[in-house]
Amino acid sequence: MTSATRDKVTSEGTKILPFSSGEGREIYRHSAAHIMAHALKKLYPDVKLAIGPATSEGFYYDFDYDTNFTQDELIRIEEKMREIIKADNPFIRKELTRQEAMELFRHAGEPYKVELLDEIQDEIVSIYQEGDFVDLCRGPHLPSTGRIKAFKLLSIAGAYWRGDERNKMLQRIYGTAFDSKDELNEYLNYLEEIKKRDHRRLGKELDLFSISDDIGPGLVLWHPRGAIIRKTIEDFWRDEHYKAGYHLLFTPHIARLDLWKKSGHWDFYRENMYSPVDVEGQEYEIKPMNCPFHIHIYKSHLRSYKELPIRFAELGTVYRYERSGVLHGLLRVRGFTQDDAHIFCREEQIEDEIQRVLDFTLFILRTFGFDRYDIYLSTRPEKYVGTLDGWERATSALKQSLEAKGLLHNIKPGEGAFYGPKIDIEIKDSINRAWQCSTIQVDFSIPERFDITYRGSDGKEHRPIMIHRALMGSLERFFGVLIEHYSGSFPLWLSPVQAVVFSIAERHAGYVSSVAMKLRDEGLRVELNVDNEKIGYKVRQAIASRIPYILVAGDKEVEDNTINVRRRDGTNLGALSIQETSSILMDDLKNRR
RNA sequence: GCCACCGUAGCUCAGCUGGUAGAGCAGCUGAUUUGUAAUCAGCGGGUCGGGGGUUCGAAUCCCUUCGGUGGCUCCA
Repeated sequence: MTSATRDKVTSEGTKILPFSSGEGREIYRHSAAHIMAHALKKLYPDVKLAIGPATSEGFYYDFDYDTNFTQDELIRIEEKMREIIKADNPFIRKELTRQEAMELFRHAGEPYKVELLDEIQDEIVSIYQEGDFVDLCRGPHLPSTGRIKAFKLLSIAGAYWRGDERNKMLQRIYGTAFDSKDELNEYLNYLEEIKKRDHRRLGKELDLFSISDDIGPGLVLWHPRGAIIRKTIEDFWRDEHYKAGYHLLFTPHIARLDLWKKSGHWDFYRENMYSPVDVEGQEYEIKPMNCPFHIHIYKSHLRSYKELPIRFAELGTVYRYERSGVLHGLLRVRGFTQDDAHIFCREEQIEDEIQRVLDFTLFILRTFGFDRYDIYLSTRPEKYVGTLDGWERATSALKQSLEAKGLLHNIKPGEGAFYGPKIDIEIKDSINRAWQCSTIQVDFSIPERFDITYRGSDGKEHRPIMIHRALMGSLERFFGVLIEHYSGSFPLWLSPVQAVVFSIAERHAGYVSSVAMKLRDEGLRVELNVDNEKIGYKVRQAIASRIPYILVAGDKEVEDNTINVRRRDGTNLGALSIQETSSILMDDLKNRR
């Protein structure tokens, strides 16, 4: 990377920053956003400018304009941008007083810029000029427009002014810019790769699940192949929970509205809950969470301090109202199953329990091939229940557990649940995208609302602390993430069909069927295909449906009592005995590969 | 919910400025008996998302409604 040409101009002078640095890239892309705004002003003089920052993957600019931009117009805008880049206009910084700047932008008919200036505290502000285009901007920028080597405009979307839905909807144009054509192409290929692994597309192609208009948006139908994957995940989850000292529960899907009033959900979570249903004059509510049920099981008899911690876990299906615009495949739905658990413990046990949960979570995630993650600690939101003191203690318990485990984390201020602070784990998938699934939340308030207690060693009543946690979050979302992570090529233990056995000609049908039978006896999910088709055709079909092992028998194999073994990735292991083949597959299964 | 775009066969899509629907794959039938990413031929399949309107005539134009997509806001 030739850093000498990636200068940025600051008020203190010129600094050299490579594109590869985060800051350098941001300046580069922010400059590209200015050029896009300039191009728009040239093409549509009446357009009003809002804001245009760089993002992690590119940049955008928000505009107010009375007619809507179309995809075709992006090409025109790009052409205009190329002209501006070719002109190689220098970016010139000017400083003026806030009043002068307001005059300037009021005169230029830029109400959004005036509004921004209204809220800036500083008396001196900076503007950047490039050619005949001036924008209010803190900077810095590239030395000149000609420094942009490669860019592309990607999409148009609506966006509220200042992100507030009460404000006017503006038009946002997204684009990206790179230091070279090659890097841009690499990024565009990455976008293609994302499309190829889209779980909605693969879900249909591989016949895993569907969401039907007739059933309702955000409600998932698990097809046989998806259901077997879910069943495998659930079995693993249940086994590991028993091993980790959890008790498994089942609870109903609806409960009296009063329960939700008592728990605080009706006051703090109503916008995500459905309207109550009438049952013989009593109001009942579909559950948006599982915790009140688990609390009632806790409360079903007197608890001793010796029993704690009590760990209740359930694959609990909940229903939450989500606004139609936010639904997205399996990743955002209205009905989903949480791998939920509630741990009741004494206050001095919190840290130890949270550390156990952290270990357990990371173990489960690693099993699915997620070994990179970011951890966040979310603190008290504006709407909350409980006392400030309780929040303080809960937050520090989470923080100390993370520190004890040596887990680096960032703080998300105000992002906690209404009943307590939480730790969120964002996993990184095979192409490095982040997904949030796991969450661990401390709750000092619900135990109080339901007045749950335990008998201490002193013979007195004490209040337990409750920890809510979900490791995969929801089975639906986790499944969606898994599909994208593996790009549909699930490891053998999760694959709906683990191997398929093909015959070369009809005369081998009996033999391959006996091979399939033997492998099925081992508990493997094996399909048989004796269709009257060429072997290339059958292999193609098997690869398209991501079957891990392709087993083929012709005259040779029948003669030697073997089977030819080929992996999904194209490696051919040659003719092996049925025994050898079975042990290769069983080995993958045992090691969850 | 908001803004934009989209909705044609099981799937992917074509159908220009209105003259009542087409391809590939998949499916079915037959021929072929095949050695690791597509054998050939024939056949069946659509109230063009739903409703309403304009028109002699609507997949095509208008309104409305339901879905989907990209974002915004919100979240497992």
